[in-house]
Amino acid sequence: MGAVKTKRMPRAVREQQMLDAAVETFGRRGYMAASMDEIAELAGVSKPLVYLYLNSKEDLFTACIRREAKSLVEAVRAGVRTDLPADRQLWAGLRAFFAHTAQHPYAWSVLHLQARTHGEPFAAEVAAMREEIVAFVTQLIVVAAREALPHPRLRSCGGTPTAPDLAEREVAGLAEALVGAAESLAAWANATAGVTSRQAAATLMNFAWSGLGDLMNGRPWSPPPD
Amino acid sequence: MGAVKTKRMPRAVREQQMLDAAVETFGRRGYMAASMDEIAELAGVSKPLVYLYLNSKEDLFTACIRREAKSLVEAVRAGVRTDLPADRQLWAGLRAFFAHTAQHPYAWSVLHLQARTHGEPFAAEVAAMREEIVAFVTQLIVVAAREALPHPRLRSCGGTPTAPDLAEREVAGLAEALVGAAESLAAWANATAGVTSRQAAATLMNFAWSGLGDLMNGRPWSPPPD
Amino acid sequence: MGAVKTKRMPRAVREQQMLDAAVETFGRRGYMAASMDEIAELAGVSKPLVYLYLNSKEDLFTACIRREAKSLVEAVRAGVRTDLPADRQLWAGLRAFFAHTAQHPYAWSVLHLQARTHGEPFAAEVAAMREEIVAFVTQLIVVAAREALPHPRLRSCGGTPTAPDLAEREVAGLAEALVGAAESLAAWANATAGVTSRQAAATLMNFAWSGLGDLMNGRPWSPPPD
Amino acid sequence: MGAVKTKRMPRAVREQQMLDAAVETFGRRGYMAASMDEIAELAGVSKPLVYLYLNSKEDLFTACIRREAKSLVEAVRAGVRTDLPADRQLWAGLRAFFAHTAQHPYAWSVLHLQARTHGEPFAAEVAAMREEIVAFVTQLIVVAAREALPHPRLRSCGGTPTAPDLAEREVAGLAEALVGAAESLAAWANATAGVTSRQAAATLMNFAWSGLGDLMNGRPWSPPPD
DNA sequence: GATGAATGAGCGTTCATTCAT
DNA sequence: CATGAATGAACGCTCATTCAT
Repeated sequence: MGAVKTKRMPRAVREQQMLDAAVETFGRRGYMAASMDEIAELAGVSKPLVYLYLNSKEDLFTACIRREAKSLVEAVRAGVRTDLPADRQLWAGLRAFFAHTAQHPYAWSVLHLQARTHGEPFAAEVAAMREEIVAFVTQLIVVAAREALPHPRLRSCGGTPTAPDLAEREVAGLAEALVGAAESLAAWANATAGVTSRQAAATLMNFAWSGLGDLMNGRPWSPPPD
Repeated sequence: MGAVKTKRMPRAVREQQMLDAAVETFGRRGYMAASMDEIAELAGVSKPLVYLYLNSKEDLFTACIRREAKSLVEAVRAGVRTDLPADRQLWAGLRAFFAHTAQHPYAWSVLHLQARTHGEPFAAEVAAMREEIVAFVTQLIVVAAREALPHPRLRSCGGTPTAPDLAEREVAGLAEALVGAAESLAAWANATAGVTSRQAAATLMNFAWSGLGDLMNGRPWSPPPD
Repeated sequence: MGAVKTKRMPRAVREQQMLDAAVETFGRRGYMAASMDEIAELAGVSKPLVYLYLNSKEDLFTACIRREAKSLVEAVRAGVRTDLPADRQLWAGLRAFFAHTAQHPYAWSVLHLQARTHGEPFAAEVAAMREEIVAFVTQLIVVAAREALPHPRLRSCGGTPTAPDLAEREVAGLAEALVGAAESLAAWANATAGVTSRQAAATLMNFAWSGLGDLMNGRPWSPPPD
Repeated sequence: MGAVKTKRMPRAVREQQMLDAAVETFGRRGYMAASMDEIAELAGVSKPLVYLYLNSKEDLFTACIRREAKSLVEAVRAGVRTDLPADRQLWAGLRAFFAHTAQHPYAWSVLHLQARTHGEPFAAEVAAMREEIVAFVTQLIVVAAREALPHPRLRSCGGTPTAPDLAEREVAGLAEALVGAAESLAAWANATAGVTSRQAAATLMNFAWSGLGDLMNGRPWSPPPD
């Protein structure tokens, strides 16, 4: 378990080993309960070396968040082919997302739980990543809406789509909801035996694309006056 | 600050004051960073009294989770009238949910962030509550689906609905997605200035009921072969 | 050694025990080399109690300096009777000073060496005490000069003494030199076996009063041109 | 900053650079707070090289003390011309002393504060230098006393001066006081804006030669019975 | 019923010091 | 000759927890 205790490695390699150990420990125990001792031991190095390379517990945690956020975003990006229609792009992104979180549960715990739970240096870090993803999804929604318009010429009269007049904030809310649902399903899929990332993605696509309203034969919904 | 230091209060009252202080402190600082000293001071009692009444930090945290989980579930339950159609029930439940989380941010932080982030005694506690809510939503979805069936007699031929052949797990996934989206929107609504709990609920209802597919004029979605 | 390990003492008493132990340890080992563990053990208490009462190593050190500075100044003040002539006052003050420093060597080490050696929060603290003493000595010098004037009517023509026209800074320098000599002699007397505080005081009084010039039959001294 | 990083210098030169850096760092931060890392960096060499040349922190500090002590003593020695009368010698020595301490504040801090504050290997080192200076001053006092004797033939009947029967210890005390006063004035002159090393020396010469008694028109002083 | 007094245990951090290259 | 890599040991500080009153 952990890295084999090999001596005299170049700095870059050791740093990655430390980050591996830190992500696992932070993911397992939580930021505060994780001790630098445990991380160092798991990394197969002494504690001073961890401090020499990564300065402090805070910096170490931040480095973990950055590395894993980048890794997750890249995994999602690598999964989508931008030349496909929006729904296929979303599908691919979701599959990549669920696959990545399933394969890196500690990283996902760090990003989704630990970083958000422990205040400002960290929450901001992961919020940046999340906003990137939300922006990506928002754009997909807008593109999908455009593609779906029956008569292309009707749209973009002055840049503002007329038919599905989505206020910006409305779309932002939808994207937020979609991403939130995805995050929740990731945890659910990982915890529920026998749910593959493919199934999770399919469930969410059905939810997002057809809505529950499909079950009701298209009966529309609008808020009651209250 | 905190409770006024009044002497000789009945135990039940003192306990509630302690829980109030604990929820606020746990919500503010996080489970591990919250110190029993701070909680006792905020509650206006001495530390040994906290231990006399609530045994340990773990028990205190658990008591917080239980009280706030119960409070949240009751608030949601109180908001729905079971004699209304399913969509109205869902709408009412969401409004109650968003309103409660907005009004009790520390409690929501404890339930949504802290409890899930700090391992097993606590995660299970809040998971129980969550399952209760998911079950409620699941049932609403099923009822809604039934209500939507054009010919009631077609369904439940042998207990298995035929037309909208929803595997149990599929519905569970939908409910999970819906609840996850709600949780995410709660944080988003609280963080985004000018978004009321009503708007958040409306956004989610639109998303859930009509789906994004509505934007595409009902063009259905089905997973590509891959 | 150290205080007998008695339990449950009132806070004020414990604090003094801690300060005793701290002064001894700081005096013995130096500020940085002294460990809070050693101080706590010498005081017969656990380390957290030291922190509970005295906050931090810095604060503890500052408290030591303040207590011992006050103690030293009070000892000197208590030794002089302000109704006596200036030379007798100086003599009494020096005797008290040498006696106190001889009886409290750790305290003297803290004030004279440790506090000055370890930078700003501390140096300022002891500098304040020193200035108090220098001011006292300065005043004694001025008074002595007045007393020594053969014809009282000659002085204070407009408030400024004419004959021994001592620039303010000149007097300050003399006082500084006298105090510095006293500080040095304190260390010398403590280190040299058989030198009593009385002898040290006498030596310094002779030096200060008659000067070395006495040895030269009053041959005056004035700086060469260069 | 510090020495320019030049490669392949002869050992002796490198050692001096290291000592320069060490003196500055020890003077600035204090012995314990100074880190070998900082010293090595300021010297422009790697840490192991410091250890290779100077063995340990203790040895390094000792080397600093020795070099600076030697430097100070040599500066003072170089300032006096032994063919002049004693008062001129003392004057010259003091001027050299004040000038040197003013020009090498870190060295003076190391000798006067750090070395004395940090216990035995070091205090002894600087004490040796101090004794050398005290001995020099003692001899000057004795010589001055002899010069001042009206009838040269009266003195040195058998090597023991008769008239001004100065017990050896008495002279030692005077020299100690003089040196102590000088040390104090050095700090005072460096800290007080506008006081030159010449003025500091003049103040001390006046103090030493004429004494405060001069102000009192030669009224002698003798210890009260007590 | 309520509290001032007290602590065992552990954590983040640093530093002087040494190999292996 | 010179250094990047690595560590054992210790220190300042904090916290959940418990007595004795």
